[in-house]
Amino acid sequence: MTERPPDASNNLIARAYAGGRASAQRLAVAQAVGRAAGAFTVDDLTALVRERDPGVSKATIYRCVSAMAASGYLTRIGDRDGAVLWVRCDADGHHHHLVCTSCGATAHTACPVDADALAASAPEGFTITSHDVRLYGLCASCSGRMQRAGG
Amino acid sequence: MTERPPDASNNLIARAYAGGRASAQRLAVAQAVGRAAGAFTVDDLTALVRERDPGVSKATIYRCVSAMAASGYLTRIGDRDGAVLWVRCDADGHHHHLVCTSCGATAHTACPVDADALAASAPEGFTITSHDVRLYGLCASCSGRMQRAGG
DNA sequence: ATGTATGCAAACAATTTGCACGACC
DNA sequence: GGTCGTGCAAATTGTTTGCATACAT
Repeated sequence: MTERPPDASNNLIARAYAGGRASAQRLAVAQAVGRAAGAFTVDDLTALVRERDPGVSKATIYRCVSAMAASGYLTRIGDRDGAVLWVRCDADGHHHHLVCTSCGATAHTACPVDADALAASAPEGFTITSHDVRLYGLCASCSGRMQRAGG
Repeated sequence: MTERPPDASNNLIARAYAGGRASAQRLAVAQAVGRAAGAFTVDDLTALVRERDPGVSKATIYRCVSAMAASGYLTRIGDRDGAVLWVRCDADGHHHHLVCTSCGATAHTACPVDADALAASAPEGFTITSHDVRLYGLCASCSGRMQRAGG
């Protein structure tokens, strides 16, 4: 599984940008997303891109992220210090994200919202159309590290 | 020329700013918060303050909001167009907020998160320390208005 | 008297955009 | 060749901050 088909790059771009045009920069950004450990800001992503392609401008990365979000390839899962947090999310269906507050790793969870409880406590007449659940905590490895450190 | 606000005003300031110094501006901002219908941005609040006190600077309003948030008088409940959304929240205990996407009105709900479901679907080893639930929908009056309009 | 709050404007940071140029199809 | 993507820099926007002054205590 280490060998990629010759058109792998084009496939990646097609998936990430929903049929946009292929360019070296778009490929670099899409690959950087693949190398991201979990949630990332545009700044984080810029650093990842420039590890291999130092010439890509930040404006381009912003434009790539917008395109990827529009195509559903990226999902906005929160904020960190005023910057938007993104994550590559290919899971289907309604779910939410866990974010490790220590290392930024992310994971999916099923939606833990109890619809009955929600309906019961919502005020009379209020129609709930959507919800946004963000779960924070420590991933297994950070959790272990904290415990060993005496947290 | 020491003009001292009446006791009710001092009480309001004491509650809102956790013992800070009383000033006309702080009073104006705290009163504007009281007049806010639900969630508001600093811009919204500035408009409310200036309805009655046109001279209050935005920097002061930012500083007042920070102080009120630090004292627990205001709670950050989300964002709107890149600006932070605040709400006056005097409810005790763990709860969440509904926001009407049409008029900005807010309401409390009990926490609808099913802890068992959450524990069951969280990945092995991930320790969830906190969560943030934002509920969006239409309040009773906006809901009625939409229905009447045929939407 | 002393320290705190205010106003102003400049600083800041994240993000967007206008424009000329170059690349992709 | 026409269109779309890119780079650069400037513009936007929400928010913070330095500083001198006014004010509360």
